[in-house]
Amino acid sequence: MDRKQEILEVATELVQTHGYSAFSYHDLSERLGITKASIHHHFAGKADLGFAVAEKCLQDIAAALTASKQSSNDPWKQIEGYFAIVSSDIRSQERICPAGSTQADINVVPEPMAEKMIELVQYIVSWLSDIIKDGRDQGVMTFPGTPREQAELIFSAAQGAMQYGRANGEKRGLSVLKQIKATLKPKR
Amino acid sequence: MDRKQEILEVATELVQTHGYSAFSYHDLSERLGITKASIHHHFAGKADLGFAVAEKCLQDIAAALTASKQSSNDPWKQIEGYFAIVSSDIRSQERICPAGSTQADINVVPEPMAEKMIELVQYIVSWLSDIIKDGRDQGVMTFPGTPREQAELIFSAAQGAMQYGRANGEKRGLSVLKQIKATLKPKR
DNA sequence: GTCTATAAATGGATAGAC
DNA sequence: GTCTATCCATTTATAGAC
Repeated sequence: MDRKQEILEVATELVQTHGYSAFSYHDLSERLGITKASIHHHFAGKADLGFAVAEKCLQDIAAALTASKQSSNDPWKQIEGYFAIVSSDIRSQERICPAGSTQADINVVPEPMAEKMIELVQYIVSWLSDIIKDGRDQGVMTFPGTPREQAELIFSAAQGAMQYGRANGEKRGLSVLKQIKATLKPKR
Repeated sequence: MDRKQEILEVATELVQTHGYSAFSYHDLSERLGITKASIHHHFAGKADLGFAVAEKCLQDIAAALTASKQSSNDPWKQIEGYFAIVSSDIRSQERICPAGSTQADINVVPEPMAEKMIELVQYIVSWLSDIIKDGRDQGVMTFPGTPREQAELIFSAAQGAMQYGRANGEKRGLSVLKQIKATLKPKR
């Protein structure tokens, strides 16, 4: 049962680094030191494993974002919980957001996994939306359009920042992240 | 020689819809009505084909953006040349930017192709940078940081918008694009 | 729960005829 | 330039022993 979690963690990492279609049971077996057949014992097929990865990612991000929101009443500190994850992925120079990876591979990924990842995407967008709405109401954030529209921009830009950062260097990626934050800052 | 271009066009489309690693010579042969062996005659290996796709994409985008810049002195009309391409991809609900697709698959794509696509990315960023610099100088665009930093944000957000739009619907994707434009609009 | 062995399908690639 | 035929490696998956 612990094994199952181990597999899940490595699989998640491989989705982030190589994408769903580009990692194999062979890759997993090498990383984990067990055979491919053993992995099939825990996850009958690759599609099942992919779905489990999406479920795990949704749970993990939901926990992290909920905690970040509850940790403060300051919208800027709350939203930093999301930006910290993005920043961490950029600094790794290996990982991008698993949801972004899945979106980029949407025509290739098995449907249940894709649907769960979209659920994750919408969870993040709603979470961001709530926070920046508070930020605007409190006068500490400014943006055009509705909170949801701006939240979608932030999410899309963050996905792009991770991908751009991995391909063009940590420094460039972090620069984009900084620029995302700047779009929310009230002009004085 | 015309065949070579046909292959290149379908391959480009498949990179945009499925990603480099997820399309095969078999897919191409079905779409084109010729055998895999025939495709190997035009492109010795998949890596060669991938590189050729990247070269074609760079040429095409450079031509389109150059034309758009020369068509007007108004920065907003100039930059619309880029946004129109992004918008077209979003509305297709199938294609994303080939450079974005490659960035997402960067650990899997053959190096020469990856390098050429990064060249493409930097071309677009420079082009955007020049235009928004003019826009700011003329007082018709506003943004924090340097033109290059803002250009990287626009590019990243546009990549994200195409991926988000394909996975979540045309309407949502176009909404993000609208929000990107709003970022540049001077507050009155 | 993990292994060996093997199946069945797919993907990239080559040889050689036409 | 296109074809048939074939090769070899990889990948997903299963059967059955331990």
